[in-house]
Amino acid sequence: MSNSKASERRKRRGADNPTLADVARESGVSTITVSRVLNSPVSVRQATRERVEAAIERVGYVRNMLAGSLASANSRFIAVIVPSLSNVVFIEVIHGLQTTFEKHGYQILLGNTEYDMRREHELVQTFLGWSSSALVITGLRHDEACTAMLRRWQKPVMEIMELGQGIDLNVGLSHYAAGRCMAQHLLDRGYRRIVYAGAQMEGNYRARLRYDGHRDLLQQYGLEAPLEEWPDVSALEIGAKALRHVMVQRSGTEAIHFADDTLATGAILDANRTGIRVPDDVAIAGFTGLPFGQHITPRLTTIVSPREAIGRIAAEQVIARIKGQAVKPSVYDVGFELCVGESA
Amino acid sequence: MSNSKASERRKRRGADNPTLADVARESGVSTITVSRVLNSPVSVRQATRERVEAAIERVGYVRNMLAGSLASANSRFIAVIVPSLSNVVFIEVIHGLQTTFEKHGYQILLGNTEYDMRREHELVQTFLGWSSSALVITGLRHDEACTAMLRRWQKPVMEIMELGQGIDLNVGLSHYAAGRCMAQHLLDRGYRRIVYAGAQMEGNYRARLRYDGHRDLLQQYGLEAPLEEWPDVSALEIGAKALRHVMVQRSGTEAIHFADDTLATGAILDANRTGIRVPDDVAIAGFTGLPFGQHITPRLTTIVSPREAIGRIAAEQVIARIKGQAVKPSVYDVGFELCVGESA
DNA sequence: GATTTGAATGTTAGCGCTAACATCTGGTTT
DNA sequence: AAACCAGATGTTAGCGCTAACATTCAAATC
Repeated sequence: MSNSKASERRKRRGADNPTLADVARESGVSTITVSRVLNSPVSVRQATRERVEAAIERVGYVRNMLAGSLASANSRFIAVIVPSLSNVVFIEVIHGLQTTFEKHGYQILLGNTEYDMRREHELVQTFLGWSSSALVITGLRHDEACTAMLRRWQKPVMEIMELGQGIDLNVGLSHYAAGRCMAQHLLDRGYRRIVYAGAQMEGNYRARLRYDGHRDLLQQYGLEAPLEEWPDVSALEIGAKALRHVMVQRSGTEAIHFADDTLATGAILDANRTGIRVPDDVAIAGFTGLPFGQHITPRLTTIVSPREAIGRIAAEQVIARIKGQAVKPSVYDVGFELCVGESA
Repeated sequence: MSNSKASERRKRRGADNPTLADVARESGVSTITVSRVLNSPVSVRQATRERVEAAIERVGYVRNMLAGSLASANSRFIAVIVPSLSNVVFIEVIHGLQTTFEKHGYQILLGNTEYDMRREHELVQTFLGWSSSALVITGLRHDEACTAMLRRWQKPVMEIMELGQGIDLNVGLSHYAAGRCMAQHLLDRGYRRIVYAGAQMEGNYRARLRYDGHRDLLQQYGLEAPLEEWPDVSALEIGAKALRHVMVQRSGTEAIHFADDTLATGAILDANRTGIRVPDDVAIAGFTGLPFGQHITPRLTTIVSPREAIGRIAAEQVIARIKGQAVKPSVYDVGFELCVGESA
């Protein structure tokens, strides 16, 4: 009596939605049977299943994912951590991840570090707190405590974009090789006075790796490899600004190797406006292979990275790991492709 | 005895992570005090708080968000449902939402309908199942059952992009007015033979609303308003294809009013390649106001919609509602701006 | 010194679900 | 007919946390 009174007093469920128990009562089975209809329908006799499904419909049951995940210690969340949402590259990767994970019934938890490692560590903590089924994170370099935490974690960790042995799984490409490849192309074309120009290079060490590849090759040829950096987020204006800066401050420059296609495209479009001839006055090269570069005149010479494929392959590998198909750490090179336009 | 044996047998917690109880024991307080340190630190004496914080650090406690959310029937998740991730517009809106919600400690659950209403309904169900604190959804038109479900739901629902009284809160702009505005501009410039061209118009009824505005105005002038549709996802190639199609099949066309900037930009870039003069041979107009349009030659005449602001304002309104500051349904018009370039 | 008060902390009972084990069918085997 | 078995369903005990109510305790008031 006093018991029931107490429990009545304590009733505080917000919307008082129907629960599994309501469906169970309605269909004359136990709660676990309803749970089975939801989670592994084949293990329930068809007649029972249909009765339960009808009851679900009738009472307007919406399953409480939090309770289920708590009880099973598994949320079907995939934590995805990227450094930026302003960069189309990550959008495409996310698209690849999302499409693939969704097919398998996983929901993405998206985190944006804004190229800040402390923020990255916080996000990792939070996402582990959601009992995520796996974590996909950009790059191979993280806060030390963060790396340690992920190593201790028992679930799949996928590091993407950059190539190399990391915490667990890896899908990416060698940015060093990509930078070197483009530098080689520029040298093959006969350019010798080449400037590398990038935006936000401190945080974006993949762009720095490309520069390293570029610089090392030029040094092998006995050439200097000047670097021009802008602190801003990469944008068309910055590319335009960089072009003007180089034309004035470094006259005699034969080619500009941009850290990404947005900058390179901004430079070409600005050149078109101001009468600078590309590649005759200055050659321009990019990196990423965004569609835009192939629609402007002259077409942009760039290196195409398979962004959506990185997302798709990463997701597939994570799913295989979750299913226990592959249990060893691995490194997957998606490669890149030199795409020669008329700009360099 | 047999009790403890039974509970031992049943131990099955995956990683066996430290829990609140471990922290409580370690710091000599009760679990609820630890919970308070995490959720409302000010309600705990400083000395106690520091002791607890040290214990958290020491045992490497990571809070279990699922358990907390289940117990409080509130997840600090914001469900966000968009029709596409390939369209930069939604990326920018998401960015605005994400930045603002994150500041207030909310995590976005992102869902992509691919312009499919059944999919939208499924996503809504799932997201309600996560005890989301609010839901942000694109557009004012949904599956009937879905609308009903959201009306019953006790938490804030924000419908964005389109303008009008919907389920609860609304932030957007009048696409009808925008289409009409651009049509007026084209008429003012003296163009009379105007084609409207869009991609994926069946699912994207906001583009259709813009066409409606365009058509209605032209009809007032006694003009026809031919419509060209492509079933593909909007892309630069489709804009190029549309331009060529119109130049051949509808020669004499003076202006093309594109449903979005991507198509319009694709058309301008193709015109540059093939020697079609814009606007002399044909004028071109867009919608959205993507940065790209302002860097090409001729600059694109378009209508700028404040995408990131929509996300920011929507998030602010939802937060105000959650905090109980504003409890009435509302409609917020973010407006748009005609941006005249040289293309039309 | 007794009483009041309010801030700090504790106790209890779930949140709604699922893992693990238990039981019950009805048919098959020996 | 007893023993066996597999498939379907049920019982129980939490998952780790927080809301609601209960208690404690030191300072303030009478």
